[in-house]
Amino acid sequence: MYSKFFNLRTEKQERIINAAVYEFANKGFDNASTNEIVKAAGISKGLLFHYFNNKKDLYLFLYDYFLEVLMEKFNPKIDGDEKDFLKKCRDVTILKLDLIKIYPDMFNFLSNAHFEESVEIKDDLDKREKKMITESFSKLYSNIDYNLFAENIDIESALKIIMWTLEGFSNQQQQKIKGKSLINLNSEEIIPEMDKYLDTLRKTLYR
Amino acid sequence: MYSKFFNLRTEKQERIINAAVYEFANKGFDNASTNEIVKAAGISKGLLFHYFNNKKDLYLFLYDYFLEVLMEKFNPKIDGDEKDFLKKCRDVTILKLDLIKIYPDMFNFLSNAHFEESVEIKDDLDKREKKMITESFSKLYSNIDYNLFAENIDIESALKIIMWTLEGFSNQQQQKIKGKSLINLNSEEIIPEMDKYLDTLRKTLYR
Amino acid sequence: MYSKFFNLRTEKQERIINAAVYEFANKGFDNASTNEIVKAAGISKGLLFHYFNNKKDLYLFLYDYFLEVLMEKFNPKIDGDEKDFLKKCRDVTILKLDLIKIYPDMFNFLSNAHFEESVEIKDDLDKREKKMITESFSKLYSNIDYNLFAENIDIESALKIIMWTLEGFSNQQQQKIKGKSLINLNSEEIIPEMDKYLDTLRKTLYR
Amino acid sequence: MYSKFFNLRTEKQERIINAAVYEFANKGFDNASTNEIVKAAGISKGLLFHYFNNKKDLYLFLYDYFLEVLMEKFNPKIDGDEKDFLKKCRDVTILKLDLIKIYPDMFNFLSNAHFEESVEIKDDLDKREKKMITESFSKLYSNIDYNLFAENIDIESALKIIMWTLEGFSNQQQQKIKGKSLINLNSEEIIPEMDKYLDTLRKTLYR
DNA sequence: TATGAATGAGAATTCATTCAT
DNA sequence: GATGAATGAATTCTCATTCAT
Repeated sequence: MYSKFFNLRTEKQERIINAAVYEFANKGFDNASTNEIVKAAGISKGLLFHYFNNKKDLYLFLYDYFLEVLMEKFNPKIDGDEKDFLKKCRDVTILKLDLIKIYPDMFNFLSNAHFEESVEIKDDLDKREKKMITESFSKLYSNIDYNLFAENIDIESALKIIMWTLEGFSNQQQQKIKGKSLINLNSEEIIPEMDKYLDTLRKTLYR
Repeated sequence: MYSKFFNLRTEKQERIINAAVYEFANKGFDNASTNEIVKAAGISKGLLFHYFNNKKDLYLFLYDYFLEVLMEKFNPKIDGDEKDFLKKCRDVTILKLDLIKIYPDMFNFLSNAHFEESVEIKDDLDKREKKMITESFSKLYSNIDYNLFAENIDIESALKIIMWTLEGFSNQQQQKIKGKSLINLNSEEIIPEMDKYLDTLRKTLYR
Repeated sequence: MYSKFFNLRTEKQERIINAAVYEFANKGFDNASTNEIVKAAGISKGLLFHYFNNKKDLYLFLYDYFLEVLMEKFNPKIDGDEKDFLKKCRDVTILKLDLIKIYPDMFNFLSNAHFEESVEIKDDLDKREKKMITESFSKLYSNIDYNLFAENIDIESALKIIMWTLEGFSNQQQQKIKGKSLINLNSEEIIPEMDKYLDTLRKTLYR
Repeated sequence: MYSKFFNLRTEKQERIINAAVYEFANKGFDNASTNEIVKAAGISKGLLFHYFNNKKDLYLFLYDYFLEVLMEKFNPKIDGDEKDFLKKCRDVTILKLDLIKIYPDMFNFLSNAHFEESVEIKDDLDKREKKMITESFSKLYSNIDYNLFAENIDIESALKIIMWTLEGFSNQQQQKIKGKSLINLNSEEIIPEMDKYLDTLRKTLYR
């Protein structure tokens, strides 16, 4: 598929990928400018379209590429033998917060992709997301020790409450980060705050 | 301010508002086309700019207009004398779900506004949001009977967990609605499902 | 012709004239905005076109109107019984410099009209100017005592040299004024400077 | 800076320059239409903006370009070792009249630039003009043999009178040319006429 | 007289994509 | 593989003028 691109020397590949993900992450699909991408990557206009047929294909290539990067990181944790759902979710969230720091554009890109409104790519993204989400969630939910939960509560509700709480927390953090230098982002402050919520959940939902 | 516009006969006002909110809701600020708006509203190019100076003003007008509509609906509930936080949140969420059905574009527009990345309007939106959110949340959090909560838990965490759960639930519903005919949207299915989560929260967080 | 307009009460006439001449003087024909004119004059759009058929007619009306004002001031001096050409020119130039202070927009308007490039009005302006200039110059040149000039020089050249010198001087002054408050414009400085040039001309061209 | 443009083959460069200077010279900055320019130059809309970022840059490019052309012609004369101010001015005026015939649009463009009122470019033009005028005039006034002037007259006035006379004469010629076919423009008629004025000046201002 | 809503051609500028070199 | 000149439809916005009220 993109063999032409992958035959480039790695340094050039990275220059192109970084330029493109930065542009898409900050401006969305429609407003990203291929002009800016080639300028930032230091290549000619024609070359970009030589490797990636068009803007749409470039976007979807990046999406698939980074999703793979992401999954390689997450899967070991999701697949792992941790049976305590709260701990499992905590591990995944910490990974997520770590990745925000390491690849800010990548994460921005992927989460913006979720809200991408451009008609041109919406359908293709939806297909990919559904597949990805279904697979990941089934893994996340598998191999859980349900005996840890309190007896009289609806397990399904409990699982969702935990996940929405962590999702809400992540969004809150991301909101706080916006505009701040990433260097100042300190997980030593974030994780204890997260644990406050997890403690409450553990106290109430677990037996 | 927009007296020129409000002097129009109501039918025309609505045609313009609907056309504009539909376009902005589906494409975001930058990619919404004023051309499409005037075409859908059945008016001339010049007229739109006769009423609203420019695209940005039109967008912010819609934002303020719908926020007012929204607040008129919400405020009575938020201000009301319900002291049970869970019940209060339930009332507000039901209103929200109602409004999604009645004004899908409006709700889409307002919630997309929250993620709007266009530099041209970001600052103005941020100002408005901060003000609105601060006011509404302070109301939502006021007049709560904290004695209802279980003794040994962190109240702040509990409040957040409740709100994130309902937020997550709303998003899930909105996700389900996408693309479906709104007529098939039945609150008789949704509210019981929501109550399932609220019951779990009540059982665990309340005394 | 413009009887409808002249039947208005004087105050309204002046408001409209002032608004229009200010706009045309500052932006030229094409870039003057009828919108700005009606706003500044405090009348409706329709009314302007009720009195003056269109933008072009309004412009030419102003031109004719102010030219008349100008001529009423100049003619007595030009027609007068002063036979010394240098003195006559001096008188006219002083009048001109006075008018710059009294009606800055009018003078600006008329002198810009001379450089107006808009195809829409060029021809009409040229006709008027040629007529006006021919008439005025013939008056200026009439009734001159040629015996005052030195014997051996070409009189025609001398007349032109005098006029071009005063034209150059006027332009130099107007250049200096630009941007300065008109209140600071002091003929007590200007006239002696002008006389310096006139003295030189008198010493050399007159006998 | 404009290397992209200068890499084009000369024929195309000229087509674009001629189309642009013609449009600007005849309509001024604001009313010149980039649409008309590309139509006249036989290029696409996008291409003009590929070479020159925007209308303003195109205008200023032309200004600088033609000023350089002009200066290359003028400087040898201005810098030259002619010490007779009248002769020096005569040489420069003849050059000017030559250039009017060869590049009528260029000259029109540059002299209109002096009266350009558009706020968008006024400041940039003023800066350039001030610099250019200061430099050129200081050269023109340098290396003059003041002993040629009559003893009892004010030298400063004399210099100005000479320059204003030649300026007035040039303008008169340019006025005459307007609309006439340039082929009929004959310097064999113009120069003797100019010399008539110069003779009068020499007779009266020189010793 | 007087209003101001309504029109639509035309303005400058952007941008993904193509293709000859 | 690599370049960048070239395209032209689409963008937002302006403006003189008309006309029903």
